[in-house]
Amino acid sequence: MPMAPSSSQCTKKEANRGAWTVEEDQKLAQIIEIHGARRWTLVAAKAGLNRCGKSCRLRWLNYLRPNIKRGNISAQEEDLILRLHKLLGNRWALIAGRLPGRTDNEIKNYWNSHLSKKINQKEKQDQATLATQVSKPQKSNMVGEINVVEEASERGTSGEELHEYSKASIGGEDCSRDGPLNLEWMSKFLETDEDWFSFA
DNA sequence: AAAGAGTCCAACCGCGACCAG
DNA sequence: CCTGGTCGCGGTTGGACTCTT
Repeated sequence: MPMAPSSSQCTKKEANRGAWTVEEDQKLAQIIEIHGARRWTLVAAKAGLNRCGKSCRLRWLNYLRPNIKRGNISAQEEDLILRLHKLLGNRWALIAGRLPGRTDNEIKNYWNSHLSKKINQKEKQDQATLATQVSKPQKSNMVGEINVVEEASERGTSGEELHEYSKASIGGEDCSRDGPLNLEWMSKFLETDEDWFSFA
């Protein structure tokens, strides 16, 4: 059922779309310096870019924002993404919040182009291994972690609830509200499963 | 050299959540 | 409460680039 578009949804036919120019970037950065990175419709209007607020927000968050790291995702970061995705699913914003300087869009793209393939390979590999070790039960922290996810999933638990649920099972603090660098929570989480994803 | 296939990533779209009036 | 405006998120697309044949 199509929703009636609101004024913020880039419906102006004459609005600029497509790649941003250097000039547009500079204008946007200037306006954000003055007005701050909020009230995006206001920012869009003040910048005089003929872009909708949404587009400005995306450009700022994914490209112009200070301290953004671009490209070269390290092995540690990749490992972290894999673990967090295992725990949180496609909650890219939440995952990005744990990787300083990385954006949800970049992580999502990286996942779709690199990691999803690795996961598929790993699953195939596991199935082949399983076929040769059918009767050997394995006990690992990973199993518990997956149980948390699966159990929550069976209960119809939402992503946020799952996050809370898994947090409780790890015994940590609420990692979603205390900033991106809660290394204590992170290390607790990572300790739960040191060798899972060692293929990565 | 050229054409087709594959990959990557910036940007767009749709929708739910939130909030002020 | 209800409504309209706005924000933020995840999914998807399109085009530029690279690789393969």
